[in-house]
Amino acid sequence: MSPARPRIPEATVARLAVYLRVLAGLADGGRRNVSSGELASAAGVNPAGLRKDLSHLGPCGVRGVGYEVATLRDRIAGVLGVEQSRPCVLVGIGNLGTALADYAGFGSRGFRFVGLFDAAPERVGRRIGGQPVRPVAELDEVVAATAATIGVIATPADVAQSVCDRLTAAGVRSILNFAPVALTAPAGVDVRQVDLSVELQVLAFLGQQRGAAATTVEVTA
Amino acid sequence: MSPARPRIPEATVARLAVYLRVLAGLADGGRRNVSSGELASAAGVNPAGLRKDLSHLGPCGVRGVGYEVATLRDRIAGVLGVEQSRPCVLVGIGNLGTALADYAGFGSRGFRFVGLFDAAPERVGRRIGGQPVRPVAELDEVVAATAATIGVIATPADVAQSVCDRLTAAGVRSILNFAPVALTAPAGVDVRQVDLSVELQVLAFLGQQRGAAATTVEVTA
DNA sequence: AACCGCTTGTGAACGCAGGAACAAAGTCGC
DNA sequence: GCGACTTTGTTCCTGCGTTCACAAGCGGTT
Repeated sequence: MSPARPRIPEATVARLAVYLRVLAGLADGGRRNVSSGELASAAGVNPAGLRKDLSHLGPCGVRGVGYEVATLRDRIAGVLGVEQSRPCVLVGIGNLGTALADYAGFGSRGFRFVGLFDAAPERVGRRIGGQPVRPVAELDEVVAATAATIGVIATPADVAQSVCDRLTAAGVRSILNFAPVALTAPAGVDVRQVDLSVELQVLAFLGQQRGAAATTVEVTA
Repeated sequence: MSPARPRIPEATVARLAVYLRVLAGLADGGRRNVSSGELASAAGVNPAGLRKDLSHLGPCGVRGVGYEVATLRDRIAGVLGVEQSRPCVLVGIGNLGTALADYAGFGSRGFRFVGLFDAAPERVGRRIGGQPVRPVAELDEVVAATAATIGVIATPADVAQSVCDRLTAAGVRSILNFAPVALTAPAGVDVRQVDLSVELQVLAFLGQQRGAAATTVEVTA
């Protein structure tokens, strides 16, 4: 059977997605091959780390030359499963939800929104990126009809858990949550949390620490 | 001077922000004290890890009882610097930028947008959350006048680097970047990258891996 | 006043990610 | 054809984060 199942670490998968985007840009620019150093610089990572990440895919470069852009791009795309189109549903069509629905980058990465849902009647019926906004009552029906396995939650925090429950009940197995609450989901369902304000908070703390350190130096000097 | 500078790890800081949000919710609900187990469950982390995170703040709980909600909340808020108002500027008022400018959660966390900027003339002049959208030409002026040290980039990828350059030149020291490009900034400037499509890609990969594993079991059985 | 149960805080071990250094391999020049 | 240079792929190592497990401490009870 499959002789080796390497089990690529999650951190590497995240970086592979970044490499893929950089490689796509290089390929569009007509570039034919690239070295690990240059690719690492464009992706903002260490060259050695990049080579280690790529080693999980097996040998895919030529020593003394570098990597062939198109080949490497296709190899990563294959591992990440970009070639297959993944049906996704998106719940909560506020500003953030609209931004996600409109984002062109998803389409080229294998994601296809097959349903946009919102609870507010005034939003239902609007069209965003060619898709109509539907009432949440149709959620189960659409998930069943389209076999969507990925759900994105961009609702206010207070309804996120109930939306999560409905998504998992309808058969969604992977959930990306932008609402600032920790969701509980049944086993076998992956939940990833993205908290925009936490990112800002960490950034502010680092800046504050840096400022405090500078003050300390000044005082101790 | 300061006898101990504990140097809180970055991963802990991110979780502290989550605890702070949970504690604020509990306090609003009239809750007076809470145990590490319950708080960890609400935050979606391990209880032992939570206690270790909190240990960086010094002892702040009572053994046998738990943590006093209001006290712990204020302690964390003090460490994260939430009490002080931090002026921020936001560049790129598309759907994502509008969502960020509108998000009420930032204000209660010590962040205050003092400038919204966009290059598109049709967006300039609109008011979002009480702030007018200004042309990017005024960026340096506003940063100087408000002493903003945090900049948020929500522009398309192709202009993100030039916006970053202008922000750093104007004196911004911390940058949160939502554009899907790796930014290069001078030393002393912190850049944090949030890539929405990468999160979705990782989620899809994990789901694909899980599906493949199930198939393998089936085949080998 | 002493005991018991509960919860915090900390110490140690484990596993993982990141970085540097080195060997293998292929190409270009002579 | 051979040598030197370049770049990959791998190995080792260091440090960090996470988890488990236990000792310390406080409140309630008898």
